[in-house]
Amino acid sequence: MKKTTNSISFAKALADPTRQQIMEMICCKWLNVGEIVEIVGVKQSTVSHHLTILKEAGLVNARNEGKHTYYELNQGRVASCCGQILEVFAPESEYDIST
Amino acid sequence: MKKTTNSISFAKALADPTRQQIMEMICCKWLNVGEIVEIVGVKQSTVSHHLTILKEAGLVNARNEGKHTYYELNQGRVASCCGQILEVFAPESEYDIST
DNA sequence: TATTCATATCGATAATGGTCGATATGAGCA
DNA sequence: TGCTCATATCGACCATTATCGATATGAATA
Repeated sequence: MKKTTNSISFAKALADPTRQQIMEMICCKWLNVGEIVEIVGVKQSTVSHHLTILKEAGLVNARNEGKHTYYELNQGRVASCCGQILEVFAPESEYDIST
Repeated sequence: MKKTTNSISFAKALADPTRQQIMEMICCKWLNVGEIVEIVGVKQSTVSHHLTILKEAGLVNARNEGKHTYYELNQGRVASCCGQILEVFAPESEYDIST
């Protein structure tokens, strides 16, 4: 198998509806796993699995608080990954990323 | 299964190393299928399959010339998809997309 | 028209990935 | 320490997908 670049793992993370839903929920707000489970309607182990994938892609920040673990989307990471994609795959388009 | 949004099909298209390689090759240059096959080193049927996925995601433009079909990356589409992703998942980051 | 060449499509196979139930881990608390 | 709760991890199952070989399609040409 070929090596996994930043933009591959970023794209893989984005390539699932459940993960996009989670990402949107924690975009501007810290939520713990239980809260995410309630909203997305999949099992806790599944949410945990998705959070692991997002974490490995560097797309979430995690914070422990008592028994709970809170997650928040790393918006700067999203912006920088999009910036890399634009640089490689849309060099002739006009854009400006500042993160 | 949940509905597939623009950003899902965009992310799925980007989520494979072979497709990213193809996308990079045809980013600023029209290439036909045979030329792509030579460079990426996978079989012709596989390349054709990837091109179909890219086409369905709106990421390539195709042009027939005699027996050959030439493909080029749709940079504007890349930019607009990245713009959508940034709007949803990085609303607090500073960026400017103009396509 | 028959042939050749480029590309697309089909069917099979193996790998990847999303989901679940069950269980492990680990923190707070009685 | 023993119990409970929140989260992570594991193993299995099923759907999706990347790849291949074989074949169909369709254009150019002899």
